[in-house]
Amino acid sequence: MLFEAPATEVAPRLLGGTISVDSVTLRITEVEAYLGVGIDPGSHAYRRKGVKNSTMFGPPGHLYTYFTYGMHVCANVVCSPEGKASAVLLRAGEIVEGIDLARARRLTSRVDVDLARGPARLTVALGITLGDDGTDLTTGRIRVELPRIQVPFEQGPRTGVSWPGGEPSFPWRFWIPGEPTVSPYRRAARR
DNA sequence: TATGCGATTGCCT
DNA sequence: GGCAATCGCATAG
Repeated sequence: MLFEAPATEVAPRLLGGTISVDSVTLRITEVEAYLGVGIDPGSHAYRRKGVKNSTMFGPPGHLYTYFTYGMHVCANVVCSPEGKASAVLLRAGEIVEGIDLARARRLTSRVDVDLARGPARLTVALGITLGDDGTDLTTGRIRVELPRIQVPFEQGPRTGVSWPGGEPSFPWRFWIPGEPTVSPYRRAARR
């Protein structure tokens, strides 16, 4: 099955692919990989399966959505064999279909490149909500398509991911070079 | 039961 | 570049 590989392998293959939600389609330009229990302290699945992260432990090829900062929703593609809990966070992309609807949903966005530049902006532009958690991405309303040929990519440390000791974690952020929709890199906020 | 904080964003100086 | 907004959940006591 397509997504039955660790998120670090699936992540670069998603670049240049698309996610469609009803009439809106986005070309994926930036993603991040998160692995599972005991491996990746930056991952929601680093600790045991709980209320918040249970979808990450479910079957691959499904959507994992979570609520953060008391106001934002982010979307992931669940990867790896069931039970291994790895996922790819969809961080940014370019709206290639249904741009009028995306603009209507993202009223604070002044320019089109900002419509889905950032993980929480992306879910708003596509109309993804917490109710879409667990959705199968190969049939139905929400679909993910990989590009026919893998595109060239770059990789570096993940954005906003804190780490014990404060240094950047694994270089598991992947993006398409030169794309204006790629979100700016930020270190984890200091307290 | 109380406390701290996050895979962020948008507005302010 | 700094910081408030806003709340569910994990952790500590």
